[in-house]
Amino acid sequence: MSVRNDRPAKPLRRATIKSVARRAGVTPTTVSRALNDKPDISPATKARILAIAEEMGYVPSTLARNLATQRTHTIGLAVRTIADMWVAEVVPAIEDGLREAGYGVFLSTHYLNAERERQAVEAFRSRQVEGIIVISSVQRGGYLSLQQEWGVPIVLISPLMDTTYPYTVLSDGEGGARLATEHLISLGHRRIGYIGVPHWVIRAQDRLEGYRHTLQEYGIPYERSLVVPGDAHQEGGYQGIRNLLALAQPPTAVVCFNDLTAIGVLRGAHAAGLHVPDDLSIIGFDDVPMAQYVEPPLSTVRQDTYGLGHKALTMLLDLIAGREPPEMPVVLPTELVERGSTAACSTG
Amino acid sequence: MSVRNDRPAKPLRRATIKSVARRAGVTPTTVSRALNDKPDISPATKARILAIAEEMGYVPSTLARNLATQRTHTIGLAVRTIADMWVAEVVPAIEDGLREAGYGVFLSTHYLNAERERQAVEAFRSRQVEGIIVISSVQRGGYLSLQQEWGVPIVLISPLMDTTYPYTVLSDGEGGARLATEHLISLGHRRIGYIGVPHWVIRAQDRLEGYRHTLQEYGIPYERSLVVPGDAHQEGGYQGIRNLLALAQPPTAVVCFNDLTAIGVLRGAHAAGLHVPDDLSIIGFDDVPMAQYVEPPLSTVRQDTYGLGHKALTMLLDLIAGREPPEMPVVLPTELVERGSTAACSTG
DNA sequence: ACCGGTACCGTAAACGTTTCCGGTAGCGGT
DNA sequence: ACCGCTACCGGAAACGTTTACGGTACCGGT
Repeated sequence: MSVRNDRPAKPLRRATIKSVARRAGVTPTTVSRALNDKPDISPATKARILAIAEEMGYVPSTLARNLATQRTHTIGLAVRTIADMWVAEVVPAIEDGLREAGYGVFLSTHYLNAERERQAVEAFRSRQVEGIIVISSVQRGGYLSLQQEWGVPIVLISPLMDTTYPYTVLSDGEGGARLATEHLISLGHRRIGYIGVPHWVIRAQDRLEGYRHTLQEYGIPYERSLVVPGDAHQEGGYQGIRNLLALAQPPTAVVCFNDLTAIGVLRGAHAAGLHVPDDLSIIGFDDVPMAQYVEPPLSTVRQDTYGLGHKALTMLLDLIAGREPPEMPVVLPTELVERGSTAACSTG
Repeated sequence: MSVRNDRPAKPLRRATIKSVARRAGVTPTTVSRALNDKPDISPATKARILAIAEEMGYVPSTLARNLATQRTHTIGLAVRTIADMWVAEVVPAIEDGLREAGYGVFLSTHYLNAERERQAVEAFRSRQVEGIIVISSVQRGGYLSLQQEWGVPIVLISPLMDTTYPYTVLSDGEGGARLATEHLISLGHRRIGYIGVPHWVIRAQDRLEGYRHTLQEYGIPYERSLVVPGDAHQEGGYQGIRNLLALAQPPTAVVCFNDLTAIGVLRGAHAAGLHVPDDLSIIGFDDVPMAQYVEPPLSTVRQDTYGLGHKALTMLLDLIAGREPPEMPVVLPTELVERGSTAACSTG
């Protein structure tokens, strides 16, 4: 049947559980029972109420329900920026699993700004989320006290910068860098450079450590002049390789903090008239989609991005349900993917 | 001061406006006034209440507030998938503006699945969002009735598939394709192919129209055999160019539905032993980041992705505030970006 | 001494649910 | 005829806010 009041502007009032009750000649309690498949109601009235609700276009108010039950079935997701290549994989992993579990997702971005990250988390809290996932956290800790102060689990997908915080999932950066470096060494390279990222922007330096330790294991001296800072973007790679090439004894290969850096290196090498991989081997990190489209295709170390999201999700769900997660922190293995930007050392 | 009850497990009970009131010896009303900078309160008591609230670690319950005020300051954002290259630009535009306006955002993904899109929108509604933005909508309309049925504005960032729905912002696909085609024609090409996308996956065919009309304007006959369907991904481009090349008179240039398709074409051309751009000119659409990294760098048509997000946002905000947006629908101009994949026709 | 106005604060209802605790009616068993 | 049980339903409080309205006290002016 059509609505009485049909001026297009304002539907005036949505149907509530009360209006349905009145129309059905029962109390709100009974309507609630009908809608939520609760016992203590006869099949007949249940059907009748359901029909009436349907007809009135009733949609339950999650707001009121949440207030009454003290559960929101909502989690907060704070990311650095949605434009991060690799979050494109981890966010869906989280979001899909969440939807299945009946949860909604609040999104917020923090641009690696600690203050904004704080604000985002605070906003989540006041909206009574049941859990929070922070990707690429930049907060220097404090989450532990927060978590037990207001009982909302917070899990981080971030390099391990606060070893006291257990609720973390991350990729094995050291192992990955080890993979990359070993690969280069096995190709005969001995002078291997590293283009990293300043510790004040990303505190974790595990990839650098992996590089260092591997050199050491293979008896190759670690030269400070061979490691230069980058910026996790192309520009840093471009400048970095320029500096490296200006050395008296330039490297024959370089491992990069991430793929973007590696692509910058690639361009820098081309600009300097070098041929990759013959004159210079380059290896990246992350395996972003772009890596396979550059010329030559980039050898790199792949992160299990989907796994990161999935693990974080299940950990959070465990925490919310009050179960203790099986392992904390969880660190996921990485995988070497050989493509065209690495080759045997020619000056060997 | 440290908390009295300091067992780590359960904070038991968060501070409410009532508990603060009790502790301050006033009524909840007064506390509410203090917290929200309302009049009718003396500076002295206000300061005292604020101090007490701070000390008790009080955080307002957005839930209860929303229920009382009937406003949630929340909008719903439904995207195809976060992994879409170009949403990486439009989502931040929306999210940043929203944050400034004091809004939170609910995220949901519909994988171009109409049913999931419906579910997402329905979930938004039951969570009482004040507005909804749908990116890459696949619903065949119905939003108009929805919108005025429950008074929640819905704006679409999508190709115009339902001309009756005004709340839409989109890029000028026809104009963009015109730009691309004209560019090719000005380079001397006469046999120009088009690799599109089947109309049953993306209903809007405005880019194809732009291609057709431009040919027509320049007196070049439109040949059906020169337009083949793709899939908006690499694979489609790869197969498409294969088919095109098998023709008796293959094209010397091809305009592609999007950059991914173009990259597929690029690989297909390489595989066929062709040199780009000398033997074949290729132009894409979107200008995704990847476009500049392939070899040769891809000529393409850039969408103003940030603008799309921004326009959609302001339109939604207007709608929420009850103002009529200045223009609807809004269609944004595109821009030709010439790079290395297009060159003068050699067989001219 | 009264009146109007201002400054401050409390009362109570409302928002839309859920849930605890009852209550009634009917029915089979002693 | 009474007891107890089950099936069904209602009353009322609770969740944590906001807000319309009413009340008191004080102060300056006639």
